[in-house]
Amino acid sequence: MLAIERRNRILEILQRDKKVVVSNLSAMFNVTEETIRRDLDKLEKEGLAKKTYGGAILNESLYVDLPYTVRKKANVANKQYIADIVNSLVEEGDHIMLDASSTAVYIAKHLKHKKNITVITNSIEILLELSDITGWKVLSTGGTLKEGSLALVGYQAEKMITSFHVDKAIISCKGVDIEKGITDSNEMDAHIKKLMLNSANQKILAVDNSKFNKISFTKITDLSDIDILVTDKEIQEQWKQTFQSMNVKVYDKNNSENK
Amino acid sequence: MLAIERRNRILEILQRDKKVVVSNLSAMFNVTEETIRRDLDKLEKEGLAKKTYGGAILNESLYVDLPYTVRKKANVANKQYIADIVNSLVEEGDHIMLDASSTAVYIAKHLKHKKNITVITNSIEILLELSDITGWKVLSTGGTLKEGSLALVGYQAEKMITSFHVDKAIISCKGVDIEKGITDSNEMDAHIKKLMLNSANQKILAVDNSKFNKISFTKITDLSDIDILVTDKEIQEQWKQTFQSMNVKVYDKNNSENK
DNA sequence: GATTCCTTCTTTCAATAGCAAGCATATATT
DNA sequence: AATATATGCTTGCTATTGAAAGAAGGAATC
Repeated sequence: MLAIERRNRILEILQRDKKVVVSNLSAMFNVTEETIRRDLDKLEKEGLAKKTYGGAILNESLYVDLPYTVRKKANVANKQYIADIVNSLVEEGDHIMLDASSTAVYIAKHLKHKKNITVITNSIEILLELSDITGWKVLSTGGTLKEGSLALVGYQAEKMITSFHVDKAIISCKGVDIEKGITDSNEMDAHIKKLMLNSANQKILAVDNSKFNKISFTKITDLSDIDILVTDKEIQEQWKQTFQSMNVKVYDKNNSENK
Repeated sequence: MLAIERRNRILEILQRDKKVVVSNLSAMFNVTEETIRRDLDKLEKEGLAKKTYGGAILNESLYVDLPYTVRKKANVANKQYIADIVNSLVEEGDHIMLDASSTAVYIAKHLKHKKNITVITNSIEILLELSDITGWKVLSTGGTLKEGSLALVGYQAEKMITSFHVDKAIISCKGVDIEKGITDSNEMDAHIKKLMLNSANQKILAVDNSKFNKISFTKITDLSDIDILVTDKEIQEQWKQTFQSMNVKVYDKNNSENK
């Protein structure tokens, strides 16, 4: 049995019973308790379980209440990978902006063990994720709730973003194209992202590989406008050269110093 | 059974019965009384229980904010009742403000079948609740996420609130007292609520009966400042007269036209 | 209000179970 | 073959529990 399979099975049991016991799982899967504990460590890092003496209980954060469309996640593994790299780029004490993308939610999750971070975001989901943290400063942009989403947009949000300046802005997008640059499906979101980039010293684009060579509806900014690109697979030679010529530092599968 | 499960169960019983007895719990969970006492110690350290000779009582302190998960479960039926009355007071097309209280969450839930409402709130939970609605305008105040809560507070939130004027502000509180007026456990929350009242034509206070004759830490405003009081039980004669003299309209168990 | 008796509480100790970390080995992945 | 990942084992440490003994609280009686 593969490790991943086992962890998935453990998660199923955890969701069914709301708790698991290390000794039981150890007997069930014929592995040592250490292995089980490491599994639970992983589940805890992903925010799904809460370890306790003797086992773990289901972490029913506030996610149970989230609409189905929000809970449904694509490319989780890739986003975790990206989040991990971004995590290594953020330093304790940093002031950062995070957009309302699902990638940014994973980034927020991964950053939680760091101390003393200031976050500005227009994502309700990220606020939720960070609602149990202590010692951080978490700011919401405010604004209008975009229908069918958990993103805040509009005048109030824009005003708030432009009135701050941070170390790093970390955003995601729908499409990355050499000619058309960085694009998104929605004008309001795109505008917010553009303003976040403008308000940061370091502009970080975090996108999974599926977004390359795609063009979406509205332009956020040019490729040359960003400072750092983080992605999950090794990018093609053509892209490497493009980014090099634009002075964009790339962290991809073969070129991320955190592993 | 894991220790944490036992403590969670004890907390649930405590919530339901408002008190627990060491000897009962000891028999119920098949552990020694010492273990139960240690559990109660922990709950007391977390500020959830108050140990007494022979057991413990629920800590419903007016000065401490209970963890969100706990607060959410308290007095649900009463809050539903209140939400239903408030629902009858709000008209389609209204612009309203809702504070970050658990009562307001129920009110938002009940309002959802109405059309064309504009809501301004500093509650993340209400934003979540309203994220799947169409045809409304939902505005977030923005601001700083208050630690351990789902409320936005601070300068940004205050500025946003004062820059709007609405038909109705609907707020809740921790204490209602004839002399000391309307009070809350937290200065930042209280300030937000005060500003919401100032920005509304009609000021509605929605509180369950347990809040009467209680004084909490910091004052929101005077009783005479509100226009409408909504509660779940019939209020005492003394209170009736008080409100009448202050020109506050009361909707309580016997005097709510929606039933 | 003091005395007595019984219950409950606190403190301390010991036993057990569980845990983290480091290292060595095995098993995938590339 | 090289590298990364997963697993098991050992060691020393920590959390949880129960038992015991003395302190303190509460109630009944004088």
